[in-house]
Amino acid sequence: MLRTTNCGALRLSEVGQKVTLSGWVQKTRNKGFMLWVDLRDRYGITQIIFDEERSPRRVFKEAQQLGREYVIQIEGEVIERESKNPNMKTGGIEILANRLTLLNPSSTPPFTIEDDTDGGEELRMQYRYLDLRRTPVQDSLIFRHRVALAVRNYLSGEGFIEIETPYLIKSTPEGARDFVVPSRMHKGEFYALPQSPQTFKQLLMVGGMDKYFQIVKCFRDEDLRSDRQPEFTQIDCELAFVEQEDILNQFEGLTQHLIQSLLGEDVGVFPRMTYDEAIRRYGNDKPDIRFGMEFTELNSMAQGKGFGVFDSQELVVGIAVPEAAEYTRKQIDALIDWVKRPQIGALGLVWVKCNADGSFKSSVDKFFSTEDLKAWASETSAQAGDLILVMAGEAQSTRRQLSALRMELAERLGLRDPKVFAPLWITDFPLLEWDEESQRFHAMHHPFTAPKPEEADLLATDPKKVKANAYDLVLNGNEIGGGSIRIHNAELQQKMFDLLGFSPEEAQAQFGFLMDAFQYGAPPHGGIAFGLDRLVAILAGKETIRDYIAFPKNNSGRDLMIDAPTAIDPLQLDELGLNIQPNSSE
RNA sequence: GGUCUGGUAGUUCAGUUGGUUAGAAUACAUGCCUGUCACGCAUGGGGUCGCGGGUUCGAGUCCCGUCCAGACCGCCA
Repeated sequence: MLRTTNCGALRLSEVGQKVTLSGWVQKTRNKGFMLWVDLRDRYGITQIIFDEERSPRRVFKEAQQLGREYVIQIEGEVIERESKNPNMKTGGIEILANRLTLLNPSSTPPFTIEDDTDGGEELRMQYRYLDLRRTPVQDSLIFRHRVALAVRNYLSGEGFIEIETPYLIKSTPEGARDFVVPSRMHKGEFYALPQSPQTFKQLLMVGGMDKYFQIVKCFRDEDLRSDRQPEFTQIDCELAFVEQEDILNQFEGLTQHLIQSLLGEDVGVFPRMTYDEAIRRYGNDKPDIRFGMEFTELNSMAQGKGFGVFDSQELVVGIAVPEAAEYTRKQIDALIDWVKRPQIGALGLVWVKCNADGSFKSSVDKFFSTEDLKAWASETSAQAGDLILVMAGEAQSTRRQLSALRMELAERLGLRDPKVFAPLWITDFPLLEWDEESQRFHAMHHPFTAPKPEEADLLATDPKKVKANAYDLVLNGNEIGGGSIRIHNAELQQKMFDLLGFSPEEAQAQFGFLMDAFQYGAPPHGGIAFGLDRLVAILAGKETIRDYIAFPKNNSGRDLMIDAPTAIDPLQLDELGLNIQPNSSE
């Protein structure tokens, strides 16, 4: 045994015990006559003391040679500290060492391995195995483990069975781009890694498994963000013989349980909002409802007053920013510049200060009377001291722009409190969305989503209007889960593929297995999938998922530690029947 | 595919209007230090200023290109 206890366990009650500890040297403090070592493992830090008088001469000498991150084993006695450190759990004691074994020396690490490291992001990713030694990173991964465990326990308790589905499957053109895997045995043919186990979990329902879940890796070859990785983990779930209501209730229960058991918070019953309402009130299908600043449409009161910028526009919409009437001209100009940045792309921003004394001052005083502005204030529920911001333009992009501004302002005003949890169901998503570029319909969720039964007739006449039995779970402005009731009828599924522009042959070639399965008594079914990485990050109060993944990829999909992806050997290519064109970009 | 920001010591950063030998903190090394815990003190080593080109008497600083990193837009059924 290399240790009898760990570096976080010992307290004053253990004084007098002989112990053996192993761990990493976090830091040494050499005072000449005595030398302290902070010895670290996953459980904590324990101070080791080497003393001119009390330690064996050779041990004391060897201890002088210890450097950061050396792996050592020490034997010694737990003693009470002469000067205690109340900031450490083990701060009352130290180990007087009488044996020191160097298990492995270490080069000087490229950054300090402490809670507050001096290392930058890139360096920490390149040496992720060193970064992982840091307490905050370990705590993040431990928290992830606890979330995953709570999910498994809860779902298992509810009668769900975890079943693995294959990673080597078939590429389909719908949706995200696939990661593709060449096959040596079938030259010129490719597997694809799953973007999600969607069709398999539906086939599990056809197979009578009734309640399925899986904590599973999914893969999408799309550009990354701070909350998006090319490989990520889903809590993937599917149930047979359910309606939308059953699924919302079941997974509201799961989410409440997670927040309750992990954070001790009772978030109560989740509010629900239709997609249309969310777009109208927040300009966004994943609104953060921890704060107000709801959208108010001002067309009727702001148009026809001679202000040309508003008059011809499809939408005039504003928000009341709480207690922002005292913004200086400079601050407001900065906001206007912010919305004009190409990422937002707004043409401008109209502002109205609702001053504390009841007067109004606006950027459009020339066009609107105080009475007009007063009406805007009343419509937007702006109080004295608030600042009304108004945008106008084509409805969809104006909502997107104002929504971005709303989130930015909330961030600046400190309204996005990571300790507050505001879950929200968004329901009644449109089934289809028209894509201008390819001039055809796309499934908003995916092609297996069922239309609302009462609207199924519209599919033939006005497909744009059809709503789906699809829903998202939004937490603090982040989509953490989404799902739908599925189509379980072969004819309806065929009709969906028609609408999406698949020929019957294409549909058969790509999804024939599913439609065949539907011929043999497929039960009504539906499900949901949660992004585990994102869920864990948000529960921990963060929005960057990288910290909750042991070995994440960087902004451009690279693993800086192992340096992947890389070119492969020509022999390997040959064996796979592949031929890489040098510089093949046209 | 696009926009923005950044790249200077092992690390995190400063570097003015283009002007002498490119600095600080930290880390590292050596020595000192009778209770440290962000220990302290002294001394020392450490630089392809991302890379390539240009302007200039002179470039870390200005211009062009390029690579890398981060954030965002497009994309993510």
